[in-house]
Amino acid sequence: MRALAVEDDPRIAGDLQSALTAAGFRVEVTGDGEDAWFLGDTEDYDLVVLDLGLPSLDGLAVLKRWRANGRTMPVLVLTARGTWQERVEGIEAGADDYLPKPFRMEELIARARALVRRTGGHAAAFQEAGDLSLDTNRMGVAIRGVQVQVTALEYRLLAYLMLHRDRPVPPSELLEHLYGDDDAREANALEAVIARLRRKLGAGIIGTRRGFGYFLEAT
Amino acid sequence: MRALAVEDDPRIAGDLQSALTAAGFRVEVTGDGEDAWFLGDTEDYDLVVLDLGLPSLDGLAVLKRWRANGRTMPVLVLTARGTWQERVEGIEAGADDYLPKPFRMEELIARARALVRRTGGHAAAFQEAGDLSLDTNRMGVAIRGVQVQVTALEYRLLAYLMLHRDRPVPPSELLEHLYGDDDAREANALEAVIARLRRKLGAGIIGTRRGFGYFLEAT
DNA sequence: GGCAACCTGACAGCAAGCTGACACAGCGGG
DNA sequence: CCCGCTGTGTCAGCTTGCTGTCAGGTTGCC
Repeated sequence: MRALAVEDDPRIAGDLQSALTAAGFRVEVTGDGEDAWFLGDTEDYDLVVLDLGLPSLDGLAVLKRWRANGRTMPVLVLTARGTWQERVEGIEAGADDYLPKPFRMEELIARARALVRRTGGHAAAFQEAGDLSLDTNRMGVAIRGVQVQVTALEYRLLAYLMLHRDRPVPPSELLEHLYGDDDAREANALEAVIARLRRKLGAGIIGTRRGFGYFLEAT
Repeated sequence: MRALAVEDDPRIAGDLQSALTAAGFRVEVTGDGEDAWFLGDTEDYDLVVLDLGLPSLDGLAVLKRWRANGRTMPVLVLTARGTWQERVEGIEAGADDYLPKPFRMEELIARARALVRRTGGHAAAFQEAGDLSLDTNRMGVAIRGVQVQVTALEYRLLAYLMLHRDRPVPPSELLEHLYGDDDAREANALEAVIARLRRKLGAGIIGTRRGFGYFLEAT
């Protein structure tokens, strides 16, 4: 049973190593994001414990790159950033479980065991819908193969629609995802973003179902 | 996609029901431990949301009895008792995920989805009654497989009738569900919606039991 | 027959959504 | 510092189509 622990704080990393070892894992530890990405991409682990607050490359980005490459090992995410949006974000990036810091080592082990007990996998999100394609690594957008320049906000909106392309996404949910509900925006802000995107992407990409929400037009 | 929500606080239970329904689950709710144990033991659910603080029979005991009987459905545990020992206890009793109260409904849904995805329950969230089928994920409606375009209000009405398809639903209840009781509508508003729906769906879908209410015609 | 529950077509009001213009903040360069 | 540039939120006015109301009809029940 191999486990990879990605954690830059050496004290916590040490604790992780001993606790996981005691729980019967063969543990490797790294504190560097790039390094973690490479290991997770090339080696086979039964479990990854991933801290989100990393230098050099963000944990969430590492996770997304793994999933984009079709890596399906169970990932338990650790983070100090405890707001609920970030938890949801983490889960949507492909995390299988989530543990806010500070945590008890006993709880982590219990969760790790539960995670390994279920041998489920995640399919990488293939980022294509109709004429639109998203490149999650480069944050690039293309229509029928032609690159289109979009802003960060626009990209996040597209990525969210892509992730939920099987259903219409209500404006309230999009607002919450893009801004978080504490800092409120006029509902119109979203409509403005949609309008700008439609102008860039052309018609027939983003559809509206009045009363339900927005969606990516399928083929 | 069937879900069982075990929660004794009626307000939270109501929130759970609507959130899970909106997320595409067919939801049953109970507030009693014995009842929950019986349902979980005899019915097949794709997801159970279990509150630990129950009267009559403790949630943890319910969970243990399910697992002892070989029931393997994914269980998401809710609890106000947030100490880490209890979390560990819950996970070791066989919970698949854990959410401390108070929580965000959005987070619960995200976790529930992740849980179901993980356990391989990829079946579409379809509900059928006679010739009518609802796709609760896409918010789509079809008659004998043919897609029909309905508005948000019409869809909510259909979904509610579907949820309670075992009985006629009185107009007063429908009015309350669709509009809330604070902002009152003429009773006729409901009749108008029903009429429009019948025109779209054709005859033999929505029935009337004079004096009792509306219902979906079974096969 | 008479009453109440329920149905339905027409229509106007209204809210959801669209769009172009503008303001403003942040940022980098001269 | 100033200037221009870019990204984004706000505003106002517009379009669209949903939906509540009304008026009159139909059905079922006593």
